[in-house]
Amino acid sequence: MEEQIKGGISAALKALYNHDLAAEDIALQPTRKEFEGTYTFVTFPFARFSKKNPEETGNEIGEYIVENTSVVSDFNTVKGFLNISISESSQIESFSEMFNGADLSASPIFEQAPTGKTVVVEYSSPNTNKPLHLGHLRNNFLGNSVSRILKAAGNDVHKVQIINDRGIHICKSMLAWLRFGEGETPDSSGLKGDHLVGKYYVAFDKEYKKEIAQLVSEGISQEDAEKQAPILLEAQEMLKKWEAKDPEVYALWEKMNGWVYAGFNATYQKMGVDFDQLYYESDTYLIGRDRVLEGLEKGVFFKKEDGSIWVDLTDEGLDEKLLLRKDGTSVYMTQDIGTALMRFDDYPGLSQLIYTVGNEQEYHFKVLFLILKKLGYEWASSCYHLSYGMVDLPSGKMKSREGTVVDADDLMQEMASTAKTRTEELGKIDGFTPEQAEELYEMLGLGAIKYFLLKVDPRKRMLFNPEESIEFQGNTGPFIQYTHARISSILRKAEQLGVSLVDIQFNEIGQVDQMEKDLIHALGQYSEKLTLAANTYSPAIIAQYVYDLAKDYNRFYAELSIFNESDKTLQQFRVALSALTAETIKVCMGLLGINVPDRM
RNA sequence: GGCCUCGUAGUUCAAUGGAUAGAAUAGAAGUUUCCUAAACUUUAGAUCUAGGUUCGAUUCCUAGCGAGGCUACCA
Repeated sequence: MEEQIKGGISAALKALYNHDLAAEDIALQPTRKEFEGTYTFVTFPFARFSKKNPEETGNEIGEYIVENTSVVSDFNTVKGFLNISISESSQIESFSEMFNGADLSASPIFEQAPTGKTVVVEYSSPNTNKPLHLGHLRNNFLGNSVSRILKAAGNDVHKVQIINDRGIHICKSMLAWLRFGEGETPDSSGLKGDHLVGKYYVAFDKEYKKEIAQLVSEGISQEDAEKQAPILLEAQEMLKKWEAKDPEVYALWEKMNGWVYAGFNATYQKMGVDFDQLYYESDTYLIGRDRVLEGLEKGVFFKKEDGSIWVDLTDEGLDEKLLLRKDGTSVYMTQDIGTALMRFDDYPGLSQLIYTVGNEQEYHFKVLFLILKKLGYEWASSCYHLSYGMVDLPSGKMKSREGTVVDADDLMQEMASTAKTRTEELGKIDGFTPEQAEELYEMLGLGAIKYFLLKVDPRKRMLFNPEESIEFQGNTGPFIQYTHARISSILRKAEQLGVSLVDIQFNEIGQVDQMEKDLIHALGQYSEKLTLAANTYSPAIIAQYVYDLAKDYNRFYAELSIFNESDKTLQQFRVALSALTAETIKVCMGLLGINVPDRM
């Protein structure tokens, strides 16, 4: 329908002013509520071709498209804005094309042509020395949702993560556990493995700070003290032993990482995210190291007097960057080079590699992509850093070491329990078994968090106030879930009453209400919203869209009765409209990784 | 210091350069003999400042003010 209007305008411009503008280059926007019409075309830019004022230009184009297209019934021009009204019959017709009888999921609105592209999306990628927190939730939900969106848009998508299972941070937890742990295990303590290991990471930091304070009191400068604290030196020693595969250190490392993985897996399962392939830094860092040494031979990198290896990026307006320490051990960058190589080996013909990583690492990725390019890999240009903003607390940034974090497990637990309280208050659990009720609470709690984190533009940093729990009313996940439950209830009743959805005589529908027109229009927007969301890697587009759709439905629901409608064809039409709305809500929420209930 | 983001109702978020800047929440006032009131309706409330480009600027450019991030032989 939109295409027909654009085509009509394009033809009008040609016929009236001999101006060439392809239909797909014409921008239509939704007409503002206070004006009559569905689409609005801005005529200001065309006044210079028509040699008339924008209003007259609009009138001329309006007259032309009313006469020459079948869908436009009327128009009005206000200043330079041509408001186009769609005829009622073509709106009903466009719905009948969208509505595919009872097989809703096969509706043409959800069809997307395959792009033939393979895309790898990396997300999560935690360090294995502490449990996941709210920031990881944003990362996981974003990466997972972007994967689903890209898949729905016709791409072959693979979800991966790199597990940062080596490095000084792990050694810190290990060392603290050896020193203070007294053999404590997840079994003996009842703590989840990742939480147990995180506890020793904090313990390390406490001891480290104590030693620094001690050194400073002995007259050593703060800076030097930070470098010389015995416990830090010991951790560094441990990392060297690990790289040398010292059996004792290696066994401890495997044991503690095992605890963490068990904990992470439980958390991922709760979150409803998963991965097609896992990469471990302990596997990739050596590949990276070899490439760095190769690059050194080729003269891409250089060695400093102390033996450390660097890349010079001053030509690019950046700094010099360390790639291998003087003791030969790897840094973050080293392993990332190896990881990228492995990915392009594992996925031949890969069109794009997307890294879902916080915006604090923008510099890192800029440097990484430049290094890959310098090493001569042409695919370097298909790497993309999906950079998202941090989740801040009212007190500022979250810091694991200082304990100012919102723990992922706790938050999910808390939200499910809030959902339970709310549901019980509203007295809506009649007929639920205890298991079904539990399932509902988790679905609602998780829906609330996911929607809360995904409705915001990923690029922007956002605020989370733990004092105010995430809302269940208004622009929230549960609001949309509720709308779906309401429609499900309608559909159950329709089935009981034997309202058929397969033989609707759309041409017999006389008049439809504005609420119904709005819904039809909203449903027709799914495809363009999906495309936009895929192109901009923004689940927020989908969140905004599905919220608007749910709002449109609730207005329709409040104003128009379905089962009291005496015109049976109109009744069928309204049930069909409800059914396709429910399906679209389900699909969109699915893109966000959120499940919707049939009852709540 | 240099580089990169971002400044919109009390608060949390929207707005491919377009009309009288949308929502939600908190505030005020309503709507249950009728399909689920986690809903609906009404109401009040905002573009950091100063310039510039444009028919038109929240959006683009310059300067200032403010917030955050990066600038590690941490990851």
